Amino acid sequence: MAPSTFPQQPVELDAVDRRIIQELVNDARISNALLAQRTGIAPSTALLRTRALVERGVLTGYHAEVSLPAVGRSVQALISVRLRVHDRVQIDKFTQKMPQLPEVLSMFHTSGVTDYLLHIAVSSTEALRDWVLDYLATDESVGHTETTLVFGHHKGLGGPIPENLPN
Amino acid sequence: MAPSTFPQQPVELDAVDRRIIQELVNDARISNALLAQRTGIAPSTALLRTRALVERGVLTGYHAEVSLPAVGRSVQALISVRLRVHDRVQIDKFTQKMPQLPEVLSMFHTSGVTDYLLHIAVSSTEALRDWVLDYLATDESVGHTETTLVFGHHKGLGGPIPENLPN
DNA sequence: ATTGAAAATTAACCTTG
DNA sequence: CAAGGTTAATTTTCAAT
Repeated sequence: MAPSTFPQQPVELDAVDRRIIQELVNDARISNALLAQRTGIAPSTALLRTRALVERGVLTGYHAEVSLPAVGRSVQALISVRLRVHDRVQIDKFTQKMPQLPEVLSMFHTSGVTDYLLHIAVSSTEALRDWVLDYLATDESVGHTETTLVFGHHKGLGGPIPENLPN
Repeated sequence: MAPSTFPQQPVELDAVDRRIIQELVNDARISNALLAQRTGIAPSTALLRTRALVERGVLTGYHAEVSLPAVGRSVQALISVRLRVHDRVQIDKFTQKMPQLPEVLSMFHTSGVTDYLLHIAVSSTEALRDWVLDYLATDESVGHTETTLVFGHHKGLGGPIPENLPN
């Protein structure tokens, strides 16, 4: 079953929970038997624990990672976007629209002088120029954009989870 | 077996491959039987295709997604970093070090006036201040940093993969 | 390269400590 | 809550097309 609702509070996690999370972040397709062995519990317990983590909303999904060059998207960029006006309607519309575009890997809604930061991946620098023109420059609600090339993108380890009681 | 090597070229993908990728990005733990049904091929074929995608380096991993608030990391920030000097040694050292810190979700090495953009998640604004002080301000190689709060982070859909021949 | 059916592995359930 | 044991489902292999 899916987690009941979202906007989320901290959850009590013991050492075994954290270990399970770590293993599943590292490899979401690990077998339950191996997961149990690595976390030092019985397979049946591992299954229950994992299920509980999903139901408590700690684990929110399992996703395959795709090599961008392999699928013809070798060029990445970060684009900071300032809107022309800042009413709720404009913001919400933009917030909904952008992540749906297939080129958008990630969108940050930020404090400071710019409103958004978009992380996108396209096939070439020409495609990058076209993309900015097509989806941002021609958008009435967009005031200003600034594009930066990404030379390298390194994902974090999803590493150790804080030992709790986030004060 | 793992993909042979990395630095990667575009790969020929047919419609079935793209469908498999899409399904596995959406849910990496979908059963092979269901994957086969949704892509309109036999289960054994689905298995072979999926394995081939891994071996060709198209699928690079399967990862569980964790709710940051649930694990006590409700505060996200983007930090742009400029190094003091730009020799290979400094760059490589920084590039290796940062993604290993558990708070770092993602690190971008960028063109332009700043060298890096770090996306981090911590438990509170106080922890954010401390983190910048501990890991950046006191680092000899770091010249300047600028921290921006993240109000919202929206992941892309991993959406449709380009229909090939990235020109 | 794709398939269908057999063999091996894995997950789910239920009962007991 | 955790563990063990049984049944059900699933993945994996393989010969054949």
